[in-house]
Amino acid sequence: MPELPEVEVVRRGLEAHVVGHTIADVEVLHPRAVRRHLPGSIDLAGRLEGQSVVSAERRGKYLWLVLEPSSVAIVVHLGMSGQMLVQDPTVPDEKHLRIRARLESGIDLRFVDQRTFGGWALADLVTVDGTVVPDSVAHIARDPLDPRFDPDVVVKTLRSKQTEIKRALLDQTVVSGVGNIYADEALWRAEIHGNRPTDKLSGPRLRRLLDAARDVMTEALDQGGTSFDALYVNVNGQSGYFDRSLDAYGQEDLPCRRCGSPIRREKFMNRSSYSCPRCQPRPRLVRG
DNA sequence: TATATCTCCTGCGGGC
DNA sequence: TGCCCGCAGGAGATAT
Repeated sequence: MPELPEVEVVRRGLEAHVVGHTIADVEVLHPRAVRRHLPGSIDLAGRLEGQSVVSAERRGKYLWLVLEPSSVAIVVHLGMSGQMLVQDPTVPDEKHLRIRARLESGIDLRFVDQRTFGGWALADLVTVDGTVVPDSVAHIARDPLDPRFDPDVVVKTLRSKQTEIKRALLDQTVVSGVGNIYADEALWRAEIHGNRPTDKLSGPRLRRLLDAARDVMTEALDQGGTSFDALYVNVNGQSGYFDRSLDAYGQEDLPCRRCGSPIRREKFMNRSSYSCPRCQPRPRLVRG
């Protein structure tokens, strides 16, 4: 499940293998993969052909390729199961191949996506808060690995909200790049239960939580990301190793590495949350 | 306006 | 063996 570290691994791969190349031909094999490109697949393919990729950028879980001479970007979201693969054209099509971009150098850039939650769309570039981003990404907050990420601003935003901390962590307009896995890991490190109201947490505790999110994602990036199955791979089809370092997510009934209590699993926002019952006690009163 | 819930999608595993 | 159902979850749409 691609979150920030996994998307950054893919971005680096695209920077190494795709930047500097020109797109010769584009084939959209599943319309849902371009549903966010409202003019449709024919428009997208036509506007990509002949364009050169000049950079690969990322904010949170969104990544984009900047194109010249049109000065637009292909915005890519991997969703739950999206993969950007650099392949030799002789490699047989993947079962869930959704988009193929053939480069003039003779290699394929393939978008493979089993669950079709991800997709490609073209977007104009705009300047927001001193940074150039696609207009479709303008509402996304800076992520903890962004050099211009300001934790004090995020703490202030969190303390002004009337919601639970895990819900706020997953809100990409507050802080981006955090998904279910790294939210649970950051909350475990900061010893905070995900149901705690954001406005009842002190500034230093929230700061500690953001530091934990940054640290866990940095460590995951160093190990090539987290993989539970073949759904997340880098551009060469290889998996990461951080799943072996997870302290909370997916660790149900295993002893907490800090206190030994069995990690519990709870339903939250229609998904699973993992936490230590002793290190991360539930709040006495939960809204709702 | 802010927050909460629903929906999309596919493959796997468990239960019957 | 085969069918059915629940689960996984990011983010936009819809509801409250």
